Amino acid sequence: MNEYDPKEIEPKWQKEWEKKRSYDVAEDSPKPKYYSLMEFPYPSGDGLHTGHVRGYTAMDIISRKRRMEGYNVMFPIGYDAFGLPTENYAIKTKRPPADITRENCENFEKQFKSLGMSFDWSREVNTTDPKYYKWTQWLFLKFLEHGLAYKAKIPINWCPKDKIGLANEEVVDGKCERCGTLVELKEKEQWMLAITKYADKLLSGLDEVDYPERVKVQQENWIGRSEGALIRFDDVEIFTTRPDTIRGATFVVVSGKADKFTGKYVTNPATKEKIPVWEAEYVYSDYGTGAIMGVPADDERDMLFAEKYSLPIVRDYTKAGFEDFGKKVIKYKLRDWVFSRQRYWGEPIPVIHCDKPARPDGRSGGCGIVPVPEKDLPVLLPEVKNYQPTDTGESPLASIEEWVNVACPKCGGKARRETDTMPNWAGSSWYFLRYCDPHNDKEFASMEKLKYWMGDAGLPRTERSSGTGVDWYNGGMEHTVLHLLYSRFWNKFLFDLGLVPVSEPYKKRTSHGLILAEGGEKMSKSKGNVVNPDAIIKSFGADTLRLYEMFMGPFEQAIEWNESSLIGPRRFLEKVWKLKAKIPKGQTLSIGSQGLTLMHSTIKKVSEDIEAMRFNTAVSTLMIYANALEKHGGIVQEEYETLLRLLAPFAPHMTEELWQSLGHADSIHTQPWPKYDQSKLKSGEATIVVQVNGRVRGKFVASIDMGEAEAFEKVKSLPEIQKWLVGKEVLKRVYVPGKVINIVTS
RNA sequence: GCGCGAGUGGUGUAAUGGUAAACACGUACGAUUGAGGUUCGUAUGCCGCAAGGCGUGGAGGUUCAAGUCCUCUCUCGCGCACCA
Repeated sequence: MNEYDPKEIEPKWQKEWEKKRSYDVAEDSPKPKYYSLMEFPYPSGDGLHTGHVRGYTAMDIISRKRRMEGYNVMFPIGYDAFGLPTENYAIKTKRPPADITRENCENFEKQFKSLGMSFDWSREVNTTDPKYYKWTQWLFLKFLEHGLAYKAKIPINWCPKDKIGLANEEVVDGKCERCGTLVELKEKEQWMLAITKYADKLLSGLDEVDYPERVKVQQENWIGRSEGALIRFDDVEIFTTRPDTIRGATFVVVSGKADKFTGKYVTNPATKEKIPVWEAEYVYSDYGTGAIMGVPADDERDMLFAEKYSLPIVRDYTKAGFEDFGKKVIKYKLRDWVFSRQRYWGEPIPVIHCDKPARPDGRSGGCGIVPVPEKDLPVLLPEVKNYQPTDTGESPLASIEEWVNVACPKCGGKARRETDTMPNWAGSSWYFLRYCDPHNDKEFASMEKLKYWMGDAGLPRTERSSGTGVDWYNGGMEHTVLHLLYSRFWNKFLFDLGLVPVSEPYKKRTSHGLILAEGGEKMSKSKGNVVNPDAIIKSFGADTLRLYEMFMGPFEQAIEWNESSLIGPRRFLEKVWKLKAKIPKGQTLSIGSQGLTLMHSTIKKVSEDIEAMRFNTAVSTLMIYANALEKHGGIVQEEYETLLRLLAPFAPHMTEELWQSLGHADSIHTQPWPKYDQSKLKSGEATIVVQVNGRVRGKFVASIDMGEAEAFEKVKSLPEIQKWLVGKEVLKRVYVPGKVINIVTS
C-alpha cells in the first residue's frame, strides 16, 4: 500500500466533492432540517488565520455528523465585507474597496476549500454585493416606516483617528474599540435605531434560548435593567432603586461637570424638610433622570460626597414602602443604536432629503426625509476618487455632487441624498435569514423558506422543524454582546412585522476560545506572530491541521499554538492509514467480546463528546481506539470502518480515501453515523482495586457481578494484601462491585 | 467593589466521590535507514538502593475513600462597574 500523502489526496477529494456539489442542499428533502452556522468572516487581506480554522472546523464536524445522522443540513458561508480595514487599505493604496474585497474573498474561498469545509457554496452571500445590500437598505426602510429609525442631534463618540462616529458599544474605557484612540464627544445629527424599544423583549427572550450562562449574563448586563421609582422633589425628579430609604435623603444631586452647590433647595416629600440641590460628576446625565437623592447612610458614594462637602447625614430613619412617594418604573443602561457612519465603505442609507426652501411662516417647505422608493433600491455606492474621510465629519460621499443631487421622489423638487452609510454591523444583523433564500430578488427571504430552515414558532415541533431559529450558532467570544444583541433585535423586529417566523434567531449559541501565539500573546500582524494555515496545510495537510486544532485543548478555552505538537495528530493519521493493512484478506474474522465493548464505548464517547464540543477528548478516544486496534493480530473490517466513520468529520479527506479504497463506491460522508448498543458497553470482567485503609495495595480481575463474600475470600488469598492484614483487626469492609474493595484495619 | 471561571508532571491537558496524570508533545535509550525524521519500539510525576513514602495553589473539614463535596484563604483570567 502506498504512503499517506495528504498533498495528493486532499486536493483530489476537494475537486471530487466540488464536482458532485455534495454539500448543496434544497428544501424538498424528506429528511429533517438542520441549520448549523459559524459566524461569517470579515475578509481581511491577511487571509484566514488559525483562529478561524478552529471555529469553522468545529461547525464542519457538527454539520458532517448531522448529515451522517440523516439530517438535511444547511451549513452556509459568506462574507461580512463592509468595514474600516478595507476602506483604510483602499485609502492607502488608492484602489477601490470593491476590488480589494473581491480579491480577499477569493483568497478566503480558496483557503476554505483547501481545509475541506463542507459549505454549501451555492448559498454564498456577501454584504457588499448590491444584490445583498439592496435588502439591508430595504430592511432599514422598514425600521424607518415603523418609527424605529430616526435622526437625532446627539453628542456622539467621535474617533479622531478613524474619523468616525462610534456606537456606545464600540467605546471601551473611553477609547475606540478598534484603534485605541481616546474618543471625543461631538454634536452631530445621526441616524439612530430604537433598540431600547426592544430592551424587554431582548431580555426575556434569553429564557427561550440555549446560550452559555456567561453569554446571557453579558447580554443582561448590557441591557442593564433596574427597577426603581421616580420621585419628585418639587421640580426635580429623581430615579432610585431604593425608594424605601427616602427618609434618609438629605440632599439631591443632579448631573454636572463639577461638584458644586446650585443654591437651590427642594422639599423631601417624605420628611417635608428643605434639602440642598448639588451638581456632581458622579451622576450621569443619560441614566435614570439624571438626578438622584443623596442617602449617605445607605449609599457609599452618597456618604463620601456628604462627608466631602459636610452635608447632613441621617443615620436612623424609618423605611418607606416602595411606591409610597413615587411610581415604579424600569430603566435601562441600553441606549439607542447610533446607526450612521461618515464613511464610504458601507451601505448607503436609502433616504433623500427634500430641501425646498422654507415657507414664509417658518415651516419647512420640503417633504423632509423621504425614503428611497423600493423600485429604486439598491442605492448603489458611487465610484469615488478619494476615500479619505473628512475632518468635518462628513462622509466622502458628500463631495460627489452628481450622486448627491437628486429629485425628490415625492414632489420632484430639488433634493439631496443622505451621505451617511450604515455601520458594519448592519449586514451581519440579518445574514442568517438571507442564507435561507439567497437568490431571491423579490424579497429578503421568502416566508416559506424561512419557515423551513428557521422553524415556525407558531407550529408544534415537527420532524421538519427542530424548534426555533438557527439550530446551532458558533462564533467568537468578542461577538457575544454586540453582534448577538443587534441581530436578535433585527430578528425580533421582523418577527413583530410578521416577516420572519421565529422570535429568537439562534436556538443554541457556543463560542470558541482564542488561539494565542506561542508565548501566550494575541496573534497580530504587527507582532509578526501570526500562524498561516496555508503553511501548515502544505507541510502537514489539512486533516492534520483540523485534528490538531480540535485536539489542542478545551474548545471554549483560549490556548497557545504549539507548532511542535502538530506532529501528534499527524502520527495518528499515519497510524490509521497503516491499520488498513491489518485487515486480513479473504477470511472473515469476528469481533471478540473485548473488541465489541471497546468499539461500542468508543462510539458512545466520541458521539457524546462531539455534541458537548469536547473535541479534545473525542480525538483522544479515537487515538485510544486506534492504539488498541494496532495491538490486535488482525482487524475486522467492521471495526476499522467504524473508526473511519467516527473520524470522518475530523479528517474528511483521508477517511474518504481509505473508505473508497476498501471498495465502497459512495462517499464516507453519506454513510450513517455509527450507533452503539447499550448492552455491549460493559464487558463481564473488570479490574478490582484493593485498598487497605484507602491505599492501593493490590488488584485482581473478576466478574463485575462477583458477590461480596466471594470477593473478600479472593482478597484474603492475595499475598500482597495479606501482609497488610497481619496482626490487624478488620474494622470495616467496603465493596463496590467491578471497582474497588477497601479494608479498614485497626 | 460585585458576579462568573480556573489553578494537576518539563509542556498541552485527562479523570460519573473509587488505581491521579488517560491521550498527546517533549526527553532518554534502542531499532530501522546510505542519510534524515513528519519512521518504529521501550521508558519517563517527585524522593528513595529497596521496602516504602510523598504528590492536583495553601490551611482545615466531611467520607471507608477527595483533584472532585464543604469552610476559609492566595493567585490568575473573564464580565460588569461612580448606573443611583
